[in-house]
Amino acid sequence: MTSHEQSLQYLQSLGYRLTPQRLLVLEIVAEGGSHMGVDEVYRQARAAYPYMDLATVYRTLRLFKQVGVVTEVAIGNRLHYELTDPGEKHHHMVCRDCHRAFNLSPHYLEEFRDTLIKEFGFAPDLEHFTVSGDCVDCRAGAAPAAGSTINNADNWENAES
Amino acid sequence: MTSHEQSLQYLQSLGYRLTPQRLLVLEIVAEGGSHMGVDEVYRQARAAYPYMDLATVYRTLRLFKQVGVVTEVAIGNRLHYELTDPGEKHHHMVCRDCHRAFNLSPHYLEEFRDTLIKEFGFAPDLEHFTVSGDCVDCRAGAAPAAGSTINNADNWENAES
DNA sequence: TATGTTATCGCCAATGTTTGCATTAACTGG
DNA sequence: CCAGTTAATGCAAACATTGGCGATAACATA
Ligand SMILES: [Mn+2]
Ligand SMILES: [Mn+2]
Ligand SMILES: [Zn+2]
Ligand SMILES: [Zn+2]
Repeated sequence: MTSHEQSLQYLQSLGYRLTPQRLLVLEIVAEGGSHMGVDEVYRQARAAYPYMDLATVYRTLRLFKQVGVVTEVAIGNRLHYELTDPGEKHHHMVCRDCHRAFNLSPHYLEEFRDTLIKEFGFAPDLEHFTVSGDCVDCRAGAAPAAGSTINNADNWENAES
Repeated sequence: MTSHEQSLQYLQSLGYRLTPQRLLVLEIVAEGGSHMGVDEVYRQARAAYPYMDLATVYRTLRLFKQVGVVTEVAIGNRLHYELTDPGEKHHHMVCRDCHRAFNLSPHYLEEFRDTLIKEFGFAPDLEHFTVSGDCVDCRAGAAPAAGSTINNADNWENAES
């Protein structure tokens, strides 16, 4: 059973209906690589199914996020989505200057989560966790070229074409 | 010299002009208690100065945030602002269920910041840091009454009316 | 105080996202 | 299969936030 089919079965098990629109959006996000913008998903969806509505894309992505099938990343002030890979979960660091998104291993947040629960009873939603800040390149003052290779470590990743 | 005057002088020292609109917004946010919604600021501002425009409120608050005079907190999917008290800086935990915001001492984030800088050269913007999650009350299943007293510790605080 | 420069304002339109509502179609049980 | 129930869709309008632009007013300078 593929990862798609698993997700779809999971949705169904929660009582959600399996519509062609949901099928389509899931497929697009899965194939689309990392951090797909909403409009990108919308365009591709409408290409395959011309009646697709933008509101449906938003609602579908929100649902997928809610149940954990996709991960939402706010880049700049736009929403982006990627498939939640259960094996390779990660959080995000978004540069407020160049607006690229980098992946962050969950490891770096474990103690933080434990502390919040122990001290305050507050269970942080780290599935949807994003820190903003300034990336190495932008801190160095050099505006990084659009297609620059910046992977210093294996949990760094380019976003936004 | 009051805290206002200090902030205003600081703005001026950065080359920004001291307009009555900025005066007004600063005053409103300062008096308004914690986590003021944009529309709330707008209404009060327009009451005092009928020509006040919503765009000006947004621009002013954005500027104030940029220079550190106010702190932005995203609650639900709306922006809220509070005065940045240099003595009592804090971050925020927002409950995704009851949508209340709680304060979090910077102490709990120090190691996290250090790690990100050391490991990735990524300087997180923790001035504007907010974690979402589920608060004690909502986790207990009990929908907390609107005016309930929930301060278990001295860095917990009610938000939103 | 008078004058020039230019940041900021008010107004309006655009954008990104959410919501209400009537219609459609996915599921359920027979 | 068939019909009934109700969640999900498409469409349109609302909402929250941002941006362009010409007019105004804050500040510097004399
Ligand atoms: Mn990612
Ligand atoms: Mn606060
Ligand atoms: Zn950057
Ligand atoms: Zn709560």
